[in-house]
Amino acid sequence: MRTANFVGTARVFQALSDETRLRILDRLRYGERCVCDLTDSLDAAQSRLSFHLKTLKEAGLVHDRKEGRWVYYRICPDALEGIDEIVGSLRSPLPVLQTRCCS
Amino acid sequence: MRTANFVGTARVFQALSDETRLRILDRLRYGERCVCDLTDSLDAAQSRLSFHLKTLKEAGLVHDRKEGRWVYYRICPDALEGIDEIVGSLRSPLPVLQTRCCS
DNA sequence: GGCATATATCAATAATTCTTGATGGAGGCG
DNA sequence: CGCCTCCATCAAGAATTATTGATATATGCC
Repeated sequence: MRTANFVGTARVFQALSDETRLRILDRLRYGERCVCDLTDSLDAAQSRLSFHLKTLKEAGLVHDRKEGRWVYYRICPDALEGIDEIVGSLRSPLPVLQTRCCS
Repeated sequence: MRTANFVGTARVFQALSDETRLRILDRLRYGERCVCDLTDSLDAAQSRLSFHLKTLKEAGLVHDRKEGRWVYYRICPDALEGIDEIVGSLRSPLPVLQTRCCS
């Protein structure tokens, strides 16, 4: 957790903390998808999908690309790299500073 | 995302989606801490810390250990391993199934 | 026993997030 | 132009989550 930007990090985790959004990302693993595609495969209302896609986009987890009438979304790996680092840092213990409390 | 347990995964991310909880985990990287220690170093009300520690515990991200009057919390790496896998899987693209939508 | 400390829990409120249905813009096609 | 499709946005309500202060439980010390 080098830079300790807890607020920004929390926002990315927040974006990942919803079942629908995890399902969206899972679909996007196979390549970019337009919204109507996701609407079909996730059986969710369009405005609902739009809401979640916006959340993912604002967290930097996806990019979008407009083509004709369609908007294609795809995973943006950069934000994931950041949280990969953080999760890794939480998994690797640091030299113990203190064990007893309330000295 | 081998098992595709989106609900459980979402809950772990949810636990990581709060600034205070990320700060708690950051403190715990240096070893276990009792609640009063965290209360001091994070300058947060005790009931508030208790709430967040409970959230982390229910997500499997920390363990606690009682000793005398104190309760010591420490990071539990197992839950982190799980989400490490998921983040990794989101970073590694799968063979493209389809590019055009609405065929 | 009586008191102080550490922590959890509870109830009430506040704040945030999610869902739903309606509306509107933009692009394509006749 | 008129219509249809894709998508975003908005407003209202529902649901979830966080904060605060009060109270309860447990432990240890005198």
